[in-house]
Amino acid sequence: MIETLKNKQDFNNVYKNGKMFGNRDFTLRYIKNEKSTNRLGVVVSKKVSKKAVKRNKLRRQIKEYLSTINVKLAQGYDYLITVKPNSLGQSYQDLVKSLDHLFKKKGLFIN
RNA sequence: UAAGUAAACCAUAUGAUCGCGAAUUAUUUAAUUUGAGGAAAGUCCGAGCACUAUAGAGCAGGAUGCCGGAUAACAUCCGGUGAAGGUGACUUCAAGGAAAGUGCAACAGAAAAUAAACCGCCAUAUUUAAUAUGGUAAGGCUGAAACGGUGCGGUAAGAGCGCACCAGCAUUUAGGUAACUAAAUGGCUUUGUAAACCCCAUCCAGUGCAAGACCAAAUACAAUAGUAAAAGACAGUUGCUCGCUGUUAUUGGUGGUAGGUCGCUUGAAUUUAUUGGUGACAAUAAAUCUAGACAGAUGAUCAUUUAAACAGAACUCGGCUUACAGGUUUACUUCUUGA
RNA sequence: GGAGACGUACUCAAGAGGUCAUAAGAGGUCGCACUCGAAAUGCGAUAGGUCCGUCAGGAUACGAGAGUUCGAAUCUCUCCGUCUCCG
Repeated sequence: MIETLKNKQDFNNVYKNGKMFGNRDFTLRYIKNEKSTNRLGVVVSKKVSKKAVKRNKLRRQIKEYLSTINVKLAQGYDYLITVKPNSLGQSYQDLVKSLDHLFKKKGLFIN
């Protein structure tokens, strides 16, 4: 069960004050919150694709990934993942690799 | 067999493991059930539903447009009529009015809508190859379009001037609910454009669930009642005019933003059968409940020979339009090709 | 989800049925002057998309495709794209 970002204020908070890091496929923003658990958000803009089906599929795949990985992540953060057009048409395995790369690079996994 | 025409339908399957939305049950994390489309899309029409003082008067404005029917309604559908296309099955059509009026018709051409007369043709006169006057519109280039067409008669030359056939117009009769069709008679002929203004007939208040209703702390805000001030400027109300309403200060109580609940899915519903109708569709009976989120649920992995098109609900229906891999069924046509 | 607006040279744009848009105009581009050099400024000039070509010209082009009309950038319809507003 993932807790998601709900309000416009939460999103704006991450956008303005959060740390930002990206690769070719995604941009990751994150910031500490006052809670013990993580909150997650996914943004897929219309610039990625005009088709709602394709955007929905990307969002679902990322959510699937996050729900499996959430246990290993450092707790007490708001995460926001923005999708870039490059990630369109890639397989699920490629997306997983790319996302793993992001989180590893910033040392957000608990060892 | 081949080529084609029309109509209807299916269209990300099945199983296993993990995960998500909703409902129900037990009860606080378990079980069971259920969970995107034919276009959910575009938002192009028509409605339901909700709110707004749709008060009212006038002028604008918009939509539809052969006829009859269906429907809650429609720019939709069905059956006819007419025109165009195709050998044919069949397909396509914003298809009222141009003798109510106005506008426009570039260039070319003698002339572009009141008809007119450049080159011609003919007659007469003067005088020797031209001019003047009159008649005429058969022939001529142009153009998208030239004031009926073809033939014969006729004539100085010609002309619906006369006749025959054809086209168009009007009237009458017959058939049809009607659009219209057929026949007869008549005078002798009226260009095109209304997806130009317009005329005629019928219809139309606006805003869209981010509508709106209820609960409700603080601050902001709104509007209401009383009191005081102000009297012609501003704002609102339907695009405009008239008309109508409000404005500033202070006091009282009220509403109300963030948030929550509802609106939200039982409906012009779906399926089956019967009856009526050429048909769209209607009536009757029985059975069924079939997504309801709010940063917004359908995904991942493996197997099945391969898993693939266009594409994802957000108040709900009826249509239209556009996108679409592959496949199934039914009815029908044939100039031509082969058997 | 709902409501609108706009698509014309490289850019911003006029044109709103009629002699191919000589594609009006402006920016831009090029040259000269000024300057140590540049910018700004002043003066002057060119070409205007794509394809074919016998180098005379022809065809096609106003987001795309149909229709009305003798004739559409302009009128009508259907798509495509871009932008704005509504909590």
